[in-house]
Amino acid sequence: MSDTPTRLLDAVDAVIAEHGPSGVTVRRVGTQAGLSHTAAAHYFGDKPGLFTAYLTRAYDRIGAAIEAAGEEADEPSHAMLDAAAAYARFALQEPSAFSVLQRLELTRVDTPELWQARERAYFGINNILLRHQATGWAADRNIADLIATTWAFVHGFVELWVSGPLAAPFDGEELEPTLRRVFADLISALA
Amino acid sequence: MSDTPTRLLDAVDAVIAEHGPSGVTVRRVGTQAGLSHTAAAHYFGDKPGLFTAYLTRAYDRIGAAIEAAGEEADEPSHAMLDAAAAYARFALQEPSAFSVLQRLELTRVDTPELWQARERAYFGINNILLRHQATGWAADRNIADLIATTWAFVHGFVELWVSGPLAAPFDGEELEPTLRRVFADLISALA
DNA sequence: ACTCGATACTTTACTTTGTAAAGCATCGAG
DNA sequence: CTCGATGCTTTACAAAGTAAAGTATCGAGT
Repeated sequence: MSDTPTRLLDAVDAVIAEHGPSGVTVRRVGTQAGLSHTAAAHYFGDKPGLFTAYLTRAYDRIGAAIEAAGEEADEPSHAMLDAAAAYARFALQEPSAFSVLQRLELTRVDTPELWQARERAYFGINNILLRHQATGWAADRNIADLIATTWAFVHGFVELWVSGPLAAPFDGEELEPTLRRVFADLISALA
Repeated sequence: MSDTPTRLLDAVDAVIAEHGPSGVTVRRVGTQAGLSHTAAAHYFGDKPGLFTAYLTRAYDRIGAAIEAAGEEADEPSHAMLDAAAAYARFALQEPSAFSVLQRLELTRVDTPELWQARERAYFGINNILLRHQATGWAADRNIADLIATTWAFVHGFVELWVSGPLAAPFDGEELEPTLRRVFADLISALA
């Protein structure tokens, strides 16, 4: 039995599935969860509060997927590709959550829980990179630069893909294999 | 004498400056422009229409900045860094426009004008890369992959910087020089 | 000079949404 | 058996999106 706030966040997913990301209203989320139209406001304070909680959960899931990729891969270079693929799958399977990921105006960026959830994703990437570096890859590169480069690339690639600009150059291709291929090239270039 | 639609788009900037990106309402844009509260809806149909027009203009400006970087730089490797820096400056100087840049739900992605404006930015990058490649850089690499890699990196870097995740690893640094440094490393790695 | 329609908005009106505030029911502690 | 805490609902209202109808101006045709 999940508690009410969790049910409300699930309702956000349901509402997005039915009405699209911009069809999310505080009232609909409440009624979708089988509660009153002010239930969401009651638990999360206001709309930004609701989105912040939703976003935090989204980051938590991404972080978990990245961690899983890091743990399951047999070697670090595969872990990097798997983590990137997990990010891409997340964007495709939960476009709702992904679309909210950077909607700053709708969220309270300074919430500690949100920070923490992002840190988790960050450290997941960090760990994978460090382990790969320990095998000799990109040994002379600054770890902060490596994180920034890989994360920025993967995030940017997925977002440009989803939002349109990369549709033309990779017409007819699928996101995940294309990302794996281009990212693998980048990784070997950085070596 | 600028025409009314242009004045309305300028009013969007003014409203964002005063009330933040989420403070943009169709009504406020109208009155901010000295017109009635339905003027913006009259010209752009509805709110997504207004945002689409605003976004199109934003892409046009980015495209122009990229083109300018390509034309003014003495050599192609500088042009790439300058174009990236222009993108970063755009994000910092017009956070309003930049924040709208990926708000898909609020825009009509399939508008031809928007496509065209994006193509302009795309071809600006394309040209710079081709010219750099003509000097021997990354000669054996696929141009589509190069575009995707560099654009994804620059866009992702700027966005992660602005939205928070890169704040921690580069604490205290400034966006533009950091981007130039990390991007220069990436460019030389790709060579 | 006069009409007519197009152009460029405004006015009115209605619905949805966010959110504050107060209300009510349940339940465990004393 | 009361009492306050809790978990939500009801009520209320202002702001915002938007449809529809209205008005004013102006240029072209007669």
